Amino acid sequence: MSSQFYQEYPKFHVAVDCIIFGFERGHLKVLLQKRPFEPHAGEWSLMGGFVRQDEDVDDAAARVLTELTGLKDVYMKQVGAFGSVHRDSGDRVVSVAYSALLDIARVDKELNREHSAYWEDITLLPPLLFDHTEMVRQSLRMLRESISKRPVGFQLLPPLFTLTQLQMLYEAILGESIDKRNFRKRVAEIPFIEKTDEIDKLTSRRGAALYRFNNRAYQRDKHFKL
Amino acid sequence: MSSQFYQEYPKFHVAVDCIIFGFERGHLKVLLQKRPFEPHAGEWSLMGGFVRQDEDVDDAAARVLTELTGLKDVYMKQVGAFGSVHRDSGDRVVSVAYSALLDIARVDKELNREHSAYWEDITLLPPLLFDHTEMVRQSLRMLRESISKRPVGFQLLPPLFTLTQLQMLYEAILGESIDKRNFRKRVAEIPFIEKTDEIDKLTSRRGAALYRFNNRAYQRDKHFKL
DNA sequence: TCAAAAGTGTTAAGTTTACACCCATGA
DNA sequence: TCATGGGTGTAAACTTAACACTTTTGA
Repeated sequence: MSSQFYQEYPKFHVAVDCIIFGFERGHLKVLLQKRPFEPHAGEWSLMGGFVRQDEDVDDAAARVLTELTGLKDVYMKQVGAFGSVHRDSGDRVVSVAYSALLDIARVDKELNREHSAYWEDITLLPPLLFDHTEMVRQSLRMLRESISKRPVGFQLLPPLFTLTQLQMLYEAILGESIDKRNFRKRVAEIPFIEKTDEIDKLTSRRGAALYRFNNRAYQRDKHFKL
Repeated sequence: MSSQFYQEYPKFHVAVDCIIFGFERGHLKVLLQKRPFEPHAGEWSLMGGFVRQDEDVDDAAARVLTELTGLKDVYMKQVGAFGSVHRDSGDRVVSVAYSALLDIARVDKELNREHSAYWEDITLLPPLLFDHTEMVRQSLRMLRESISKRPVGFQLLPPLFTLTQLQMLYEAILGESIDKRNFRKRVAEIPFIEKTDEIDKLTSRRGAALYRFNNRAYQRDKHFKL
């Protein structure tokens, strides 16, 4: 099995943990799980899993995400490796954290229930298992940095969205309020945020124009600043 | 030995690889090694090593750095985990990359020689082993992002430096030239970059004022933009 | 008819960029 | 005395921030 090289060196369990972000009614949320196995069964934790023998670490993260949400091809980004000796009280485990951004409406609620997973507001997180709080903290920091520089926010919205939704998303992620007119002025200058002729009538009597993120147009010209 | 939990899951070699940056005569450089063991002995690679049984992954990176340079307490930052199944042809290895910034004058040249390590200009890198080129690429991207937002550049300079040296450092990292007057105007507004009354007479006839990064002052007010 | 969310421009303040010459010194 | 790198200020262009009222419509 194992190659002739490196035999003298120790081996470790390698796990992945997913920080899964969603956005609902103006709030940024994270999908948390009541841990389904020992040790520490029943505590709040991120959804994780062990990397398999012939599986890329990135693929393991995607697999775990799919197990919990039913979704494939979700936007994921590595947050980093967590490798303190005693970070997991079950055994030595090196874990690689990944953050995922998805449209909360698309997740399979049945699968969530089967895994005892619940959406929690990012501002109201309970204490989490091991170093999972630090993982969330770090991925939120990364999300805040990327949101204004790259058009990742759209991953958290449905395909059609109103400008108010988009603004609330930015406010929830950045944790500060934004001037409506300045925000809309900036959006108007971004060629790949396109106004459609659909109208959303659910959130206001008057109705709000629905917009779309055009990825083709973005690929042509990636210039972006919001 | 191994705990009762997680026994059924596979284990992997875990390694660290160091992207060690230095700055010399206007050039940003990386410390590369002729790989001293099989497989692929003699190829250009980053300095790396396997994580030990009772060692934090972060500590393993610091140890490897110390082995190669003789330096402790060097600025290091995790770049990320690299976990493709076949990334290392010797065996399955998950590697965590770390970048280090240090004052090239302080490294132990004898240790470098013992490890067949050489400083290479970042713009003139040879092809590297496995995914090491990607590791360098990624850490350079991170360095470019952080250099203008946080005062990390000083880690690459001696304790006293001239403004021309500082500017050349920024130019080497960002890969673009900067207007001298605008650069100095900005530096002048940063309270923790302090002019000393020392003069450097080595690089010019006239002599240039030497400056110092005051970490105390930085801790008091971390506001920074260069 | 009124409550609730959508939509819309202008001005002042601040930031960034472009640009060229004199200074001090050692060889 | 001259070649070399050190040091200095201003004005125009651009970007950001602050700010309040009108529109539409369903209940």
